[in-house]
Amino acid sequence: MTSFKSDFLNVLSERGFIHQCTDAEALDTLASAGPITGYIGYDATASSLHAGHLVQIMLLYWLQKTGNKPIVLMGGGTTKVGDPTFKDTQRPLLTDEQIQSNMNGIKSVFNSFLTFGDGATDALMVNNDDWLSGFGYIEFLRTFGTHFTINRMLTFDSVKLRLEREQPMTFLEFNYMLMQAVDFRELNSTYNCVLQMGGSDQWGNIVNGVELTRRLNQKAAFGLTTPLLTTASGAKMGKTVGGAVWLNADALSPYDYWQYWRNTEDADVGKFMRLFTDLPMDEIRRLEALQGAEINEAKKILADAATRLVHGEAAAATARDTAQKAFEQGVLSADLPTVEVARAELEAGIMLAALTTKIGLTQSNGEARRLAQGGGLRVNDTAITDGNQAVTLADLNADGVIKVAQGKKKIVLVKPV
RNA sequence: GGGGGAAUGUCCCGAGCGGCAAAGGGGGCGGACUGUAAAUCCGCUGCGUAAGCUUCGCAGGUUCGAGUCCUGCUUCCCCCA
Repeated sequence: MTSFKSDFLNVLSERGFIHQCTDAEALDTLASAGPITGYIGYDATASSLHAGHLVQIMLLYWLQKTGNKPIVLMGGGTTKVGDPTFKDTQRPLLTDEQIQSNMNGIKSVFNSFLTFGDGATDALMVNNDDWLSGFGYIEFLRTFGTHFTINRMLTFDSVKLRLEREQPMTFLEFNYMLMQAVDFRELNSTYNCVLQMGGSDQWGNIVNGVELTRRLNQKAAFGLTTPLLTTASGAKMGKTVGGAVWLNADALSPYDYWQYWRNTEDADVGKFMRLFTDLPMDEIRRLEALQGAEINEAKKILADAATRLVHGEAAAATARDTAQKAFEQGVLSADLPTVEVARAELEAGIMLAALTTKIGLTQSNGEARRLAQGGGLRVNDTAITDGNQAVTLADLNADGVIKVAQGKKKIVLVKPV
């Protein structure tokens, strides 16, 4: 495993980050000789990144940890076009305002992982809109278009699959590849950036960038991708009850984030600890070897470590404590998600189904009733099978709240105000 | 420009004689079993307390009645030019 000379590639390799690399040996030599600069691009398609982006963020994290300079490329320009890679249909185009606001939401996450600044290995954040939007059409075509052949572009899986499935690909989307390649070349010229990383689906796009950079700048350039991540049972990573596992606290609370990792399948514990935490390898090897129920301890440590990286030490501790009280001691913690409901409404008595819908546990009264019928709704730990039953102030417990649970893991405290 | 085909349950795939709230999957959620795991088994998966209401690309029409037939439109695919 430890066949590399550079710390950077050794860490990536033993932790399982490497799927493909354009020239691992040469990159290794370069990285062992001194700090290198690498980047990853993020398009602003949502207001927060999610767990699916985490592997790539960790890549930047380790790049910096091992003494190199990471660049976070915000895709302000490329988002205007939309990445067609491995998508069946074109995404709706976002307005400039949406893109800007999404970028603002995304930026903050990186502060938890990287140290930004002007030093040699300090992280940098740039926006490709700064150079991409400035090009004139003909200028762009003459400068870069001449280096790409349609023949070649059509052979990339990302494009080929779309065509094979007889789905349309617009000329706009077709150009995404070029823009991403231009990014790499631009960063190489400006910051001497020699490495682009990304998920395995980005391989084609990355290779284009590597080639364009070599050709136009006559400099070494490398690409490296991470494996496509699925859970041991084959599900795609990053989905949970409420939707995606967002990294921003306002999109998904640290408690829910902690829970996501706590619920990891046994078979994934080791893999996830390698990829999503900075726990030392010795520790990981010890933890993943735990058998049976003991592996739950490992899952807690995984959840702690993963949450700490994103939300900080304090939030991780609180989440852990809250979960421990709720699941292991059966005690309520005031830190559980709490929703305030007008006291008058409870005084009058509110239908359980209406209540769960109001506090966001269910989407409609009908859904709530069906859930209740199946035994999936609990008020103060008692299953209520009739969704029409009224919830009133009489249901307040000693702490002055009503504990409403959907299933075993989604718990909300209702507080009268 | 000509010809042929496609669009189905606000997650996806996908059946659908003129009587359909619409087969079957997948996914998701809930229950049982467990260890807040996996596997397995069971249930639910348009809205409404209900009467009922609203769904099959869009707009009209035929019919007691249309996802299903007719007309126009939109979008997409394929073939010919």
